[in-house]
This record gives sequence, structure tokens and C-alpha cells, in this order.
Amino acid sequence: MTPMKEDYIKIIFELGGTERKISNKEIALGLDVAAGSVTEMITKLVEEKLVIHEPYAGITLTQLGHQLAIELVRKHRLWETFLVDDLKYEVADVHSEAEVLEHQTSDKLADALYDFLGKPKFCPHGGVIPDENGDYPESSNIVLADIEDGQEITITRIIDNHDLLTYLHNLGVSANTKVIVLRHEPFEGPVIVKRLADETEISISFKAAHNIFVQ
Amino acid sequence: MTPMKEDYIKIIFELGGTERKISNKEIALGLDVAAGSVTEMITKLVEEKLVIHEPYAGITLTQLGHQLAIELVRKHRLWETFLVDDLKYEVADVHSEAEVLEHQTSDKLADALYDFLGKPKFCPHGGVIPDENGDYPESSNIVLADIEDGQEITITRIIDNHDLLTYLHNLGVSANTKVIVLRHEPFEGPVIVKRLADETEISISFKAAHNIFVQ
DNA sequence: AATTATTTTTAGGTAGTCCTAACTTAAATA
DNA sequence: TATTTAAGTTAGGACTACCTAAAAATAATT
Ligand SMILES: [Mn+2]
Ligand SMILES: [Mn+2]
Ligand SMILES: [Mn+2]
Ligand SMILES: [Mn+2]
Repeated sequence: MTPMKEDYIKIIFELGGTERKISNKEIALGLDVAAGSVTEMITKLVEEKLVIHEPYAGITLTQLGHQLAIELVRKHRLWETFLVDDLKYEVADVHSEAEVLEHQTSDKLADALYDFLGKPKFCPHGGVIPDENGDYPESSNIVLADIEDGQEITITRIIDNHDLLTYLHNLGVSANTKVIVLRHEPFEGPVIVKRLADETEISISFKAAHNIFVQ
Repeated sequence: MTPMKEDYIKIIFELGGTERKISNKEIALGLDVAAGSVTEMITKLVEEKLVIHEPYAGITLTQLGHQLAIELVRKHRLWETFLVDDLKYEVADVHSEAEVLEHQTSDKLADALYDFLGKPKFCPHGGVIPDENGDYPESSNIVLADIEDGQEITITRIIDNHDLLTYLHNLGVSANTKVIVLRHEPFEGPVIVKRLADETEISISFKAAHNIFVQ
């Protein structure tokens, strides 16, 4: 196993590769590599029984691949939690550090971190952290953009992207923020919400509202 | 820069490559690679102005190489400190984790760790941790084996080797332990010391006594 | 249905790090 | 000094993960 192979497995998982076929192109875009490189790597991952590949149709994770992905996501999110909770990082800055540390994290180290952090359930942007056994509850995949006007909801998770997190940080929006959806402006305009804590109205771009998960 | 290049620089430093010429063989033994691989890598490090190589004579670090080595040692020892102080690792078990984490540690992360740990001066086996500027005090290089009988000394540092640290842990000897040297047995026999804390006599092998630094 | 566009695969190369085996240089011994 | 042994370098090759460009397959459009 190598860091790059692990990142391939992880992105297939994050793109939904346990339930649907992921295309070569999605992986190439996600990892910023050439399509030919994806085909080549997928061939190796097939040999290692981590993915199933139907040529020209798509790629899915095997049980083994799924398990590996869960372990990686766990390590990634444990590091993010440590960086924010203990090292005073900004939420927007932790992803890139975690992206490399995750590959150098033994199971023993992950478990020790998990205990040290107090067995956290969520990473700083709301992602679920699997437990020692890789078990994790399903998290909401309802997106802010799809909530009807007037509904009161809690933001549970934000897609882990630096620019997005910085944008939302500046708006004062993060995981656990409670808001009422006031209206959706037309032509892919922003979603206007009111933060319950201080009654402030906030305008969240159409694109951002598709990357914010709510309950 | 790659992890392997960094490990080459680090071992040259640890072997004393700022003051004397290090041989190809020492590096090959230290990193467990073939002599030919060392020559090849050294050629690249010369191009990058990290080392100076006199063919058949030896290898030394440049100023730049020295600086890089210090940064690596600092990151390595900060991780070791974190693992022991916060994650409850055994001293003997931290080296291998630190050996890989050090290469994935940004300067920002190192500084954040340093602050979190309370600006520690020593790693768990007594190595000096350079500060934010790479400054560090000279540490003793007097070895237990060379202390005369009757002298009272403090163990300051132990060479970072798993087997050695385990051996000494079982004997109840670690950095900061104070002892009186009682005698040196002949024919490369053990050094017999008395631990001041509990008046226990301890027999430390000839080889181990050459890997324990004292003040 | 034919054409065009997109996606995927295949083929051929590069760069980094390692290896073994052969050769060269230096050091030790006789 | 001659010979042997040890250490270091060079040569040739393997393996991984990437690339670009060409070819093949599939999907979309006219
Ligand atoms: Mn992340
Ligand atoms: Mn990663
Ligand atoms: Mn160490
Ligand atoms: Mn290392």
C-alpha cells in the first residue's frame, strides 16, 4: 500500500463508490491526475482486490476497499480534530495537513489519538469519525440548497474544501450552527438564512448551499 | 526534497557530518541500503548543495544540509515527545512512528506542536530539541563506559534504538536517572552502577554503556 | 443513421529510488 | 614491495507512479 493508492481508494469512497459506479474522469478530476494514470492505478487496485472495475462502465469498492477507506477517513478526521482542538488551527487549514499525515498513521497511533481526543464523534467540519471498529452512523445527505423556506435546521457537515470553509468562516457559519431558511433567490442566487444565535441574516451562495449538509 | 533524501541528510548529521567526513559504508549501514545506492544519492545531494563529497574520502554536510538536518531532528523529537507525554507511548516505541511523521510535518505544524508541548527542551530519551530558530545547546558526548569508578553522574541521553531502550527500560534506567559508577568488569564486561533513587545495583552491558551519554 | 464529441484505454516515456555485479581505488598484511 | 582484502564507484536493470499522444469505445447531436 502506498499513499497514492490510499488516496485513490479514499476518493472513490468519498465519491460514493460503495453504492454506485465511479467514473475514471471523476477520479482524475478529484486527484488532479491524467485519465491514463487512473486506468493504470485502477488495474493495480483490481489485482489487490480493493476495487471492481467494469471497463468503460465504472469503478466500485470491494468490501476490503471499503474497510481501508473507512480507516483512512478515520485517521484523516482524527488529525483534523487534533489540529483544531489542541494545536489551535483554523478549520479551513487542517485538511492539507491531515491529507498527508493520514498515510503515516499506524492503527496503534490512530487508537491512541482517538483516546487522547476523548473518542470524538465528529471532525471539525462535521464529518463522522468511525470508531475503533470502523463503525459509524449514517450522516445526513440533505443539502441546505434543498431545504424549503421557513424550515429551521442545524448545519451538520460542510464539504472539506479550503475556500469553502474560509468563505463560511467569514460568514460565521460552521458545523452546529442553527438557522432558519428565509428564501432562495432565483437564477441560482443565494440562499438567505437567519442565524438563530444572534438573529443575523446571512446570504449563502447557491454553490456553497449545495456543499452544506443539514439536519 | 523527498523522505529518503531527508533521511540521508539526517543520518549524516547524526553520525557527526558537521565535523568529520562520514563514509559511504556508515550511511549504507545506518539506512540499510546498498553502497551503490548511497553513492548515487550522494551525487544528487551534492547537486542540491546539501552535502560535500570527496570521492573515496567521505561526505560532510554543507551549511544548508546542516540546517535541514536540524529541522528534521526537531520534528522527529517533537513527535516523540507528543507520543510519550500525551499518547502514553512507551519510550522504546516512539522512534519508528516519528521516523515517518517527521517527513510530513510542515514548519507551521512543528511550531504548533512545540507550543502545545510547552516548548520542551528534550525528547523522551534525552535528545536536545532545537528551538523555533534551530538553536540548540551542545549536549554531552561523554559516554557512561568512560566514567571512572566512584563518580556520581546523571544519564542525559540514550541512543535512540528500540532494543537498547527496551533493555534499559527493563533495568529501570532512563534519561535523568542518577547513578554512581561502582566498577567496570574486565574483558568488555558490564559497567556496574548504583541507582541513587533506591540504592539498587544495576549491571549495564559494555555495549549499552557506550550508547548512554552522561553529565 | 451518420457524424461529432467525450470518455476511456493503450502505448511509449520520464523520473526517482532501489538492486546486483563488475570494476577501481585505497588500506592492510605478508 | 607484492598481494590480498575492504571500501567505493560505475553500469545495467527493476519497479512505481506519473505523463502525453494515439487509438478505441461510448454517448450525444444532427
Ligand atoms: Mn479533510
Ligand atoms: Mn491523503
Ligand atoms: Mn528517535
Ligand atoms: Mn525518517
